[in-house]
Amino acid sequence: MEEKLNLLRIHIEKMAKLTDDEWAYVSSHFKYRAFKKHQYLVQIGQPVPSEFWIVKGLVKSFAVDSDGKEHILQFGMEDYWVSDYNAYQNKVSATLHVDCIENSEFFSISIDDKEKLCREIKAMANFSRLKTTHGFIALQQRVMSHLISSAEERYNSLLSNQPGLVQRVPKKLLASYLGVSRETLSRF
Amino acid sequence: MEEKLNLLRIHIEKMAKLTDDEWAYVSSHFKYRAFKKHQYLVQIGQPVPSEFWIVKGLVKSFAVDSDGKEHILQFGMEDYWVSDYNAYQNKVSATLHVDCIENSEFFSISIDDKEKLCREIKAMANFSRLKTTHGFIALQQRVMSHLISSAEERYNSLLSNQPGLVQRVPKKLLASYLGVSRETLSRF
DNA sequence: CCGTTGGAGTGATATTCATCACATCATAAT
DNA sequence: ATTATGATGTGATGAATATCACTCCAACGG
Repeated sequence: MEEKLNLLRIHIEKMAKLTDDEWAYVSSHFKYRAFKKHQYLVQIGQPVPSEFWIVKGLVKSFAVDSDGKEHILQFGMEDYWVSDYNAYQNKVSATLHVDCIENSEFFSISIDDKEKLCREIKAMANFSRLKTTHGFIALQQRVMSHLISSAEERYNSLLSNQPGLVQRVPKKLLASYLGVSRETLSRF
Repeated sequence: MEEKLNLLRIHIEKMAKLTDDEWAYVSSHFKYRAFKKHQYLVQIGQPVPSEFWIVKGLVKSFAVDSDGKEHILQFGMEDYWVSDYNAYQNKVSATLHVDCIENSEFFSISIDDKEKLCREIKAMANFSRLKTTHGFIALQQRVMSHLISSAEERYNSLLSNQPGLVQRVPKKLLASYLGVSRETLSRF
């Protein structure tokens, strides 16, 4: 377990260095959790007390439309963070499901603890700032891809940029992530 | 000018409080700048030394595709921040233009100064973290709107959620922001 | 005041993509 | 092993949207 926690320290220190004392304090706020395939981390309509750093495994976060169809917002794998961030940050109920595609392991932290750590420890504020900035930039690029590129071009970008993900995920989920029907995707 | 700077202080302190001394130091890193309609804050291919807080005015950030068509990533108005954040944060050249739709006034700050302030002043790290978190959440919702909703539904949401913006911006720019042709939008 | 430019609407047609229906194959559960 | 379930491919059809062509009109600069 110490070993897995140390992976999280390495992840955080890619963006902001911590002293050993700070790390001892920070790490005490994370909880290790294991979930099996098909278990939900977050459910629509429920409160979202935690965000999750993925030690190992694969998850999808998705909304369900009025026809009951799933639309995937994000895949998460090793070293990613996942939650329903609107519900988590603003303490409202979830509009997304987060579901394990594989058996997975996480470290979770509550919003109150995260805000406390960011207020107390400058490095944690900066870690969180930089992590969110990277996510923000990635989302801007995803929006642009919807404005500029065809579904087929988005699929080809995904094949080049996330080959590891593509191999772990059924094509119908990739279709849902790209915003195209699985039939159309299978004709690319 | 002190008065305009004070608006920026109020904006920042909505998310994180500063002492007077901190504010004196922070504010010394911002530069007031005025641009006329049709002037560019950021140009494709150029370095992006600054991000901009909009005191007054209206801008658009957009990419240009291989057919020369514009695709609007963001509108910015009073109290918004704008830049090409990928280029700004990662010090690479811009892939977006940022252009003034109206005569506009800004406070700008360089990436090195911003990073310095965030490293030195915890409140600035937390301000920037929270601002980026809100932007991240808004972008997630925009991605979901492209996955779930038709162009007409996206347009109706925009009419409800940003009535002020709609009145200041020509419909062909709204069409470009929504990812639909101006002809199709005019038939909604 | 006139001429140019840009915003906006609309008809006709082409293209992209979704949907429905069905078939095949692999995998998982009993 | 047998059955059920899920993943994938493909043809036929329809809906949503893009594109092209044209018009009208308001704003703006000379």
